[in-house]
Amino acid sequence: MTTSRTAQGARARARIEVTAAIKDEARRQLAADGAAKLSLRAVARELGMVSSALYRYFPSRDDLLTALIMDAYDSLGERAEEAHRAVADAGPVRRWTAVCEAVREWALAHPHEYALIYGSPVPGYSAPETTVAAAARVGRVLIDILRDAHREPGMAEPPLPDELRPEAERIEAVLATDLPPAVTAALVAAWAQLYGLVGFELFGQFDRLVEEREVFFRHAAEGLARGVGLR
Amino acid sequence: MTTSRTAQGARARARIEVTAAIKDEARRQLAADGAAKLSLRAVARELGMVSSALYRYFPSRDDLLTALIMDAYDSLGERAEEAHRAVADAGPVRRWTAVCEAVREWALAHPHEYALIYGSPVPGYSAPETTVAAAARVGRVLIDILRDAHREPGMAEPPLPDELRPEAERIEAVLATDLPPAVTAALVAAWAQLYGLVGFELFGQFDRLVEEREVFFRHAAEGLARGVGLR
DNA sequence: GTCTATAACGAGATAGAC
DNA sequence: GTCTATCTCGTTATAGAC
Repeated sequence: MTTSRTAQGARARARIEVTAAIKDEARRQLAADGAAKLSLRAVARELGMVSSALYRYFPSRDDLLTALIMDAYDSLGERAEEAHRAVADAGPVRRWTAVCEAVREWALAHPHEYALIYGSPVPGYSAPETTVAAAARVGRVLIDILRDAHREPGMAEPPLPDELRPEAERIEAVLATDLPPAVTAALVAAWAQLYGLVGFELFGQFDRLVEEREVFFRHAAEGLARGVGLR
Repeated sequence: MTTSRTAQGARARARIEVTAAIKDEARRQLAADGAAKLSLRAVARELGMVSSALYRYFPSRDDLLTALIMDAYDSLGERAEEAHRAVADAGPVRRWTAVCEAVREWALAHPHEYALIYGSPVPGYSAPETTVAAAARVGRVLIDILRDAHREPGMAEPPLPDELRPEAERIEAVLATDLPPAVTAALVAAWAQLYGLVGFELFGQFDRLVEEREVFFRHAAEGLARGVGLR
């Protein structure tokens, strides 16, 4: 207690630094070979450590993957919140598209991390519950926009057939959006559709087909905004 | 030439059989370990062949991957066409959703093949031009539906801002849809969004969130139909 | 207590000699 | 086509430095 304020601080700092170095190197390898081939040994080798030393920082390869996933969700969420803050005074459609565009831009800037969180699952890896909360961060921003818009007049309510109502109410309860179930259900669908647009561009499905991708995407995002009732 | 009519036939038949066996085993390994770890050696081992023998059928790992991708596109396309034929006399919205549902069902039945063609790219593999045509097969079905609907009155034209018009015209020219550029552009966006919905369900993003997935999906597909102008 | 290094395990891939 | 020697991997046990 008496001696160790700084010593503890130094140790903690070193630990944080090494942890960050491991994740950085792991991200580099992710980009080069994909998540399936991420190897603790290769990371250790590149860092001049021995592989067993890594286990002080990450108890297993899967834990390292989990950390990378959490970081990716966080980084994306932060970018979305930032983009939203920058247009906080604009109308709801503009705020919506700004967040969608931020998601797209983050994905284009971090394609391998995007693939890690929204691409095909990594064989043999199963994400723990803890990633779910991190994943919701972008969603919260979109919910906020809809909630604000819903307080004002002029927002349309998306259609909700009877057969979907119970499910929509359940989803609303899970997300606690404080929005009409029809809007919440439409939001979840729009959310998935947004990632379809981003994924198609990122994974090459638009090659030789869509060239003006930014304007194409913005227009599609506006369509999604209409789909959730924004005007 | 003189002796070999039947012998050639037998040889050709054997070749087809072995090729099919190789692809089947490769698909099994795809499901188990993912495309990144697909190994010609492992396939050969499982078939009781020696790895060098495989090269008589597929000159490289990438060629085997390409064959699997082509098969997957074909299988999906066939399923979509089949589903469309079954409701050929129905209204355009019903035909549209039937094809969308067929895509979803195929994806749920063949998750690893879906991941292969619409998931994250396989590191180190780049698809040859030849896969593009196969990929378009589902798209052609959707285009047919829109073209039929467009011949009748009552189809709405999606909005098309001026800044998107040149791109929409270009896309129309590439796909040769014989549809208004606004419809073609909306179709491409809807297409990407459809795969967002399917991918989210398949890759676990709907876990603990959406439970009645079939009805949820059908409703979203109807929304996509509205987006391209179908009524 | 915290870390790193050595060594080893069982499993699998790989290269080359034969 | 086969065999073997040599790699890789994730992971653990152990010992010793700070």
